[in-house]
Parts: sequence; C-alpha cells; structure tokens
Amino acid sequence: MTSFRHADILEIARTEGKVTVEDLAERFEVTVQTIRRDLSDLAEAGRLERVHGGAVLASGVSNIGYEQRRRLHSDSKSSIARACAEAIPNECSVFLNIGTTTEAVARELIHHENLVVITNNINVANILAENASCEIVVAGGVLRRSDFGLVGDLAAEAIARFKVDIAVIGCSALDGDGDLLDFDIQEVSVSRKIIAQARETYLVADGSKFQRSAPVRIASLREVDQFFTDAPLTKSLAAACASWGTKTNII
Amino acid sequence: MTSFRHADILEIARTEGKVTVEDLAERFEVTVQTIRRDLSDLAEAGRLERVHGGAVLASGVSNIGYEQRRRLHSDSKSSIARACAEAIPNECSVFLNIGTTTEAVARELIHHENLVVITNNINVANILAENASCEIVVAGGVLRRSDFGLVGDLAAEAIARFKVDIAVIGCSALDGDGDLLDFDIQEVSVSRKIIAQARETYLVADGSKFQRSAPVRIASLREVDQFFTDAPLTKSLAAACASWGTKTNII
DNA sequence: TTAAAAACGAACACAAACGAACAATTTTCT
DNA sequence: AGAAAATTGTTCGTTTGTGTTCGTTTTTAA
Repeated sequence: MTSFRHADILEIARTEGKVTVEDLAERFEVTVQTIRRDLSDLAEAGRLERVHGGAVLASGVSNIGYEQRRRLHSDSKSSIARACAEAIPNECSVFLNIGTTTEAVARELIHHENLVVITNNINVANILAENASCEIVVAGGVLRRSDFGLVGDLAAEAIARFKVDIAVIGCSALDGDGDLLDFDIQEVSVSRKIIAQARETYLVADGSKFQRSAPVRIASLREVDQFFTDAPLTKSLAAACASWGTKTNII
Repeated sequence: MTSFRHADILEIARTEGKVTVEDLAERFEVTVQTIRRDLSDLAEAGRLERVHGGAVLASGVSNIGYEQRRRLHSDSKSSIARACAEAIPNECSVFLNIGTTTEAVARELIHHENLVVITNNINVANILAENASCEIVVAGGVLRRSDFGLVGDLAAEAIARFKVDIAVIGCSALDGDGDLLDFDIQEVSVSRKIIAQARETYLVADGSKFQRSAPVRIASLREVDQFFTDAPLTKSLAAACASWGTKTNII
C-alpha cells in the first residue's frame, strides 16, 4: 500500500462503478499525472482495470451481488484477505470454509491462476466462478441460509476425499489460550477435517474475534501455520504462537 | 479494455441480451463509428459476438450464454414450470437437476411449504433460499460454469444417498422414440441415478427440445410418470406415452 | 434477380490522454 | 542533522480515441 489515495479511489470505484482521472485529480487536489500513477498501480495490482480517461472495476467485480459486496467491503477484512491471498501461490489447491472473511479471501483470489478450490460455501463458488482458470469443487450438504454454507455429514464426507495444499479457515471467535471457536458443531466437524487433510493451514480472523466467544472448539492456533489478522495479539498469545511456530501476520 | 463504454456495453448486453449500434450511439452520445469500434474490440476480445446492426453475448463464454438461454423461451418455460409446480404437493421431497427449465420450476416452488429439495444446481439453491420453509440439500461436485451445475462422481454419490418423492428433470433433447438425451455424459449419470431413486419422475421440456438432438441417452419417456411440455406430441409418441402410462400435460 | 437502403470498415486529421524523464518537495531512516 | 528514498509537479514527445468522409459489403424489399 503506497498511498492513502489508493483505498479512497477503490472506495469511489466500488460505489460509482468507475472513476475518471479528471474527477479524481480535482477531489484529491493533485495533478492528473499523480492520479494516473495511482491508477497504474491499482491496475497492476489487479484491483482496477485501466481505461482511457480513468478506470473501472476489474471485470467480474461488478457482477457480484450488492449485498455480497457490502458484506465483503469492510476494509480490515479485505486487507487481511489480501495478505492471505498473497501468501497463496498460483497453481495450487486451496480449501475455503464458511465465513465472510474467507469469502473476502475468495474475492482476492480472482486473479490467481489455475487454482483448484474446494469449498462448502456457496458464496465462494459464486465469487470464484468469475475466475475462469479456477476449478471449483463444491462440497455437498444442507444449505444454511444464514451464511450460504453447506453443512452436515455430506459436507464432511466430501471433504474427507480431498487433500489440499492450503486450507484457509475462518472462525467465529478466538480465545486467550489460542483456541479457535465456532457456534455450530456441524461446521466444526467440517473445519477439523479440513485442517487434518491440508498440508498447510491459514487462519484469517479480524480483531473483533478476540472480543467474542463461542461454544465449540475447532482447534488450537498450534495447528495453524499462518495467522492473518489486523489487531496485535496479547503478549502471552504472541509468545505461544512463537513457541508453536505459528507465523502471525498483523496487517 | 480501452474505454469506459466497454464495461457499460457489456453490462447492457448482459441485461438485455443484445445491443444495437444505433441505440448505443445515442445512449453514449457518440457517433456510430465509435460504437462500431467498441464492438469490434469487444468481439475480438471474445466478450461479444458481432452481428449486423449490433452485437449479442458471446456464445459459450462463461455464464453469459446461459443468461441468454434463460431469456429464451422464458414465457413457455415458466408456464410449463408452473404446471409442474402445481403437481407437486407441499411437504414432500423433490429433486431438481441441471437446466433452465428446472430452474423455472424452482422459481414456481417459492411459495410451497415444507419441501425438502435436493439439487446439483447452484442456481436452484440460490433461488429456493428465499423459501424459508424449504430445506435445501446441495449435492457436491465440480462446478460447471456454463450452467452452474455440479457434476462428477461426487454429485452422483451424494444423490445415491437420497430417495425422493418426486424427481423433476430437464433434458437437452427428446427424440422421436421418446428417448431423453443430453450433451454431458457426467450429468447423464447423475440424472439416471435420480430417476432410479425417485418414487415419481416428472419431465419438463419445452417444444424446442423436439427439434434438437444430443448424443447421450438419459432414459426413455417410459420411465417418466408425468411429462410437462408446451407443444403437441407426434401421433406415434402420444400413442407410446399412452401405452407406457406416461401422463402428458400440454400447456 | 436486381436496386435501394442500411451498415460496415478504412483512412485521415485533430484533440485528448498518456507515459517518461527530470526537478522540487516531502518523508524516512540513520 | 544529513543522506537516501519516496512522492509529487512540470514539461514534452508519443499514443490513443474520436469524428469525418469515403468506398465497399450486407441486408431488405420489390
């Protein structure tokens, strides 16, 4: 992230669908050249698509449902997601589970190439359908309307069939001992299976998860290889992560 | 992508199915030449297909060909779907497979109560998510972008787990012998399994299916209990249906 | 089939937009 | 404080998009 303008430009692009060089130059009170440089950077990062006179949302983005975009938009979530996506190479297999943060990760994977993505989250499938080079496998299960997740035995069994390079998981809460917690026992069994079947496990969770609690234990941070978040860990938790070899990425 | 108009033109094409040079020139307040150049660029990029006087959505590319198909015959499709939905009682279990006609049926089931719907069609899941009293089970599988279907072993296995009251199936073509045909052998194995596992089988297919052909045989009308369509059957086919006990509902 | 009308692509000229290079300024780090 | 790096503004040559005009191709109607 090089300029404070970048985030604002993206925000404007998201709400208005497009941005013009002239307009942005006026808004930010800089010269058009400066804006041009910003747009070039954003285009290179795949966040925008450059056009003559301005830029538009990268193709695919504009088709995502309004509600979805709203949910994904939270800045901290998308920064966390971006950092996580950057840690995921092209041409590998990834699992994404249920949760708005993992959906944000899916959004950031739009420009990755030749991924195989396995998910029990219908929103993830809808989002990544935009990425033509990505093979998407949907685990079956009962549709849970609250988050468009697929849960139950069917999901767990389907997942047992795969062994992925990277599992990206979200959780509802994270307690002081470094335990990942969730509300739904069915989803937990799915998450546990995923962690067991993945070569590496990445956890994405914003700072708000530290303040919440949930009844069911998924796993410990000990079993996580990389942890992406936006808030500093408590001293004891940071020490624990260090001793467990859990790399923490604070955005 | 070279112009703001490109994104807008694609958007218009997606919602309206086609665009005309004249109309676009008026909308964007540019000359027809400029629009022609835009359409040429988009056609070269494979996003649109050029026709005399305008352009249409490129066929076969992602889900836009699908959008086009969905609009096609939409009137007759929804009447067929409505008739089929009326034959489905509340509080029963239903299977819906891939296809625009079965999606139309899903739309007509929005107000049914306490259904259990099993499907390998993500669109069906999205549509019926609005019906709060409906339990939706999604069969797993590899996502096929052309129609948002879930195909492959995973789908077939998931379906083998269920036994439903009614299977509602669509097909790509229907030949003179009363054989149901499809293009994709993977999807066919799913459809066959469904028919075998259902207490009753309903076929929905508009008249255009009589004019087409497809390579893979799903089943015969003999195995179908009710057939919903909008065009009269040939005499021989009608006689065959009568002898098989296949009830035909011509809308 | 032929003739008229519409749509088309190519070529040209002009203006807007562009990127590169350099200088001025601010920020960051030692 | 001073050097190094990053950011921004300025200038200038180049590229790109646009409207215009032309002749050609395609469609439509007779």
